[in-house]
Amino acid sequence: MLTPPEDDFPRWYQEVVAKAELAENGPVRGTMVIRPYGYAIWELVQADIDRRIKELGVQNAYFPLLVPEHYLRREAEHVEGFSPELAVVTHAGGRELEEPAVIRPTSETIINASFARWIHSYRDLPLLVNQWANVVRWELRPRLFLRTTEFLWQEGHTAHASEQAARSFALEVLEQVYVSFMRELLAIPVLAGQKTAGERFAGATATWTCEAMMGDGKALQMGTSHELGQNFSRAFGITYLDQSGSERYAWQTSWGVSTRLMGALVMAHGDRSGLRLPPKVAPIQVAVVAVREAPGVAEAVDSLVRSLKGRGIRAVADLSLETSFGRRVVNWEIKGVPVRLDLGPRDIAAGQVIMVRRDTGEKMPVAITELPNRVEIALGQIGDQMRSMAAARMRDRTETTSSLDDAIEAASTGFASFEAGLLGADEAGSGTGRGEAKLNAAGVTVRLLQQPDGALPEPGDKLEDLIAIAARAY
RNA sequence: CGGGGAGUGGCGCAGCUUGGCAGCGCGCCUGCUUUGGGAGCAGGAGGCCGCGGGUUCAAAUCCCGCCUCCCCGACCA
Repeated sequence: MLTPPEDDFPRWYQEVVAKAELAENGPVRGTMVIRPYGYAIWELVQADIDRRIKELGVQNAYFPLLVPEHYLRREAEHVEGFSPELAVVTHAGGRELEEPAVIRPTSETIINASFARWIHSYRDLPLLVNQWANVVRWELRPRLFLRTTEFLWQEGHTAHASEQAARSFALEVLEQVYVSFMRELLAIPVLAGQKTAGERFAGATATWTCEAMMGDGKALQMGTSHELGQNFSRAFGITYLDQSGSERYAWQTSWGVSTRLMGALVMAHGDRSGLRLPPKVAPIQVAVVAVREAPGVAEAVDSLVRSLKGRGIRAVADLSLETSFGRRVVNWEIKGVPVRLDLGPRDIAAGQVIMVRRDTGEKMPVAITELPNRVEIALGQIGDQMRSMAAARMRDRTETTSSLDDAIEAASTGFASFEAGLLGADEAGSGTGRGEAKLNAAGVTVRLLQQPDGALPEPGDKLEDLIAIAARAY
C-alpha cells in the first residue's frame, strides 16, 4: 500500500519512485541507479528534446568529464557559485596529480576553451552546440531525480555576434524547446519567466526559467536558459573579427534540462495509486491483461498486442497468470501505464475488452472490432486530460496577493503572485532586494518575473511593471 | 554544518531495559488448490546482528572508540 500523497508527500514520492521501479539510491551518497523502466522514460524524453534542439540548428558534440581546475577559476562568479559542490580528482595512476581535475559540475569552462579555438570570424557565428552528459555536484541533501550528486542532462552552449542574437536564441530554446516539450509531451503546464538577480545562474547576465507546480503546491524549476553576456568570452578569449575587421567578444548562452524532469513527472501527475504517465513518454502505453486462464484468452491477448503495435502503439501482453489479477492490475497502476485492456473469457464471448484509463480510472467495454482506433483516441485524450488537471491545480492554488506577508501565507499551499515592486531594489553588493530577502528568510523564493499578461519581461522593463511568482520550492 | 532517528536474512522490523539456541511480516524457491481488483495451504532456502576493542563461563544485548545511512532546515537542474 502506498502512503497517500496528502498524508506525507515526500514519503509518497519515494515510494512511487521505488515501486514503479524508476530508480534507487546508489552506493555512494547522493548517487542514483536509474532502473530500466525509469531509463526508458528518460530515453523518450531525450529523443523528443534532442529533435527539438536540432530543429534550431544545434549540433551535438561531446566534451570531457574532467576539467583542469584552473579553468573553473577563470570566471569569478562561476567559481564562487560552484566551488562548494565540486568533486575533485587529486590522485590518479597511483600518484598525486600536478593539477587536480574537477569532475564537471557543468561544462561552460571546458566548452568555451574549445570555442575560443574554433571561433575566429563573424562567419563562424552563431556556433550552436549541445551535449548529453552526466555532471556531478556534491549536493548536501540529495533526493532521487530532484537533486542527485550525479545527474544526466543536456547542456547547450552557443556563441553569437550580438547581445540581441544571443538573447533571442536563449528565448527560442526556452519557448520552442522547453516550454512546448513540457506542455506537449509531459502534459505539465509551466510558467516561463526571468529569474531575479539573486536567483541567477553563477556567471550569467540573465536567467530564464520554466517552473511548474507539483502535487503539493510547491514549485519545481524544470529547465533554464541563460544569457551569459560576454562573461565567459572575456574569460576564455572568445573573439572574432566582424565585417569591419575589428575584434569583438562573442555573446553567449547556455541552457539545460536534466533527469529532474523525471521527478517532475512523478510529482505533477502521480496520485494515490502511483505514477501516471502522459502517453507520449510512457514506455508502455497499453497493457493488455489476460484476466484468467481460459481457452482462447492468450491468443486473443497476443493478437490484440500485435494489432496495437502495428499502429505504432507501445503495447505489452500480460499473460502472467501465476500472479493474481488484482496484483497485476495494481502493478500497472503504480507504473502509470495510461491504458489497460482487460481480456477474459466473458469478454471473448462478448467480442469486447474492458478498457481502463489510468488518468480517470474510468472503465468501459469496447468492441474488439473498434479496437486500435478507440485506444488511439483514448491515448490522445489522456494527455489532454492530464494537462488540464495539472493546469486546474495551478490555477486553483495560485493566489494574487498585495503584500509580502500574504504572499508568504499563500506559499504554504501554492503560488503567490504579486507586483514585483514589493521585492525592493537590489541593494548594493547583495544582489537581492529587501523584500526578496524577507521572502527567502521565510523559506519562500521568487520563482520568476513576468509581465502582467504572462509574457516574458523585456529588456527595458522596471521591477514595478512586472509580476513576481513566489513559492516554496524543491 | 545545526537538529532528530536508525544500523539485525533481499525489503520492513522485533529482540537490547533484566546477557543464555537469532525471531516476525513481506518477498523468494517447490508443490497443490486458486485467479473478473493486492489469493490460500503445506514444505523450503537465506544471517560477519555496521566495524574495532573491552567486560564475562557466555554479548545482537553491557562498556569504550569509530564508521555509515535516513529524516527535518540553509544550496541547486
